[in-house]
Amino acid sequence: MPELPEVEVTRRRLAPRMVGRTVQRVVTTTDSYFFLTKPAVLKRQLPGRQITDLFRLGKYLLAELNDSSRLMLHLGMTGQLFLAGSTSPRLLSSTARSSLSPTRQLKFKRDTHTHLMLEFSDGDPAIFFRDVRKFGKVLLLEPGRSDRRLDRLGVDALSSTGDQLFQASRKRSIATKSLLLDQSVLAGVGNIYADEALYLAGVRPTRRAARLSRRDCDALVAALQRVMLRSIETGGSSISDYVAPDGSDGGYQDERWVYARTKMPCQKCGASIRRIVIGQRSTHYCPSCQR
DNA sequence: ATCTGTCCCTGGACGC
DNA sequence: TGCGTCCAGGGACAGA
Repeated sequence: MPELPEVEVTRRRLAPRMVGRTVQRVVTTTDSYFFLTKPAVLKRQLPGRQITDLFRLGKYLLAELNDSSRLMLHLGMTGQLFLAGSTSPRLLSSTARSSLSPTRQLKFKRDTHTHLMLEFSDGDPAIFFRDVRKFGKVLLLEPGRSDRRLDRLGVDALSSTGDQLFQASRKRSIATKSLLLDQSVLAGVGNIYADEALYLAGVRPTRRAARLSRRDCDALVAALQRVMLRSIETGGSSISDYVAPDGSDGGYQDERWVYARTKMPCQKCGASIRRIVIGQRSTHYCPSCQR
């Protein structure tokens, strides 16, 4: 699922294809939970505006426009942002996939899950936003307007410090795993990298946050940054739906230590990786390396 | 203020 | 083969 590294890879690869372009036409599906700004408003308001920057806040992508409005995009669980012309089996429904001969890769064609398409005036490849489960979000922020989702974000996980995590953990009775997933504490951390960081820091995900030492917090933040930077380097994690903007898979899923490795041996000690549920989220850890 | 549980959505896995 | 059931999970929200 798209977390900070996947969103950052998307941003880096999309920016050169978006910044400086002027939106010409907007195509959407019908109004739904996905559209925080109604499709009709996007279609009316966006054409003619030029994208001047593409930046990231936590897991949110923000396209800055030349009238100081901003288009906020969130990939949710299954969101995919990619360029016209991309090919990937992950971009196709299972029926479309099975009708393909193995040697043939069809270029992506807009389907019922493709909720937003931006076309540009200079004929450059259009941008597609596809999201099967519709947990993603699109919101147009007019100049000077903000949104609670953004206002609530804590410090970006890549620039956070152990001391910030330590301060935020005081008097908190929740599990450390839940604290790491709290976007108002560290923005950008999701289920995969929380589990990976807890493993590398040797911290049991169930440990009450208030029982973390300053040293634990330093180790957790260092581990988070290590796995996230490495994931960005390898193009993110393609475990279920994530693809980069050109349709290519990431590589970090092949390097992960514990996430979705239930019952497989720990790569450090050989113990069997355990899966439990914390706050309705599946959580993976090594019972022997993490205390 | 903090915490927990519920809900949104759809496709894939699994059992019969 | 085909159907029903369960599960995945980011984040907003309600209620304790």
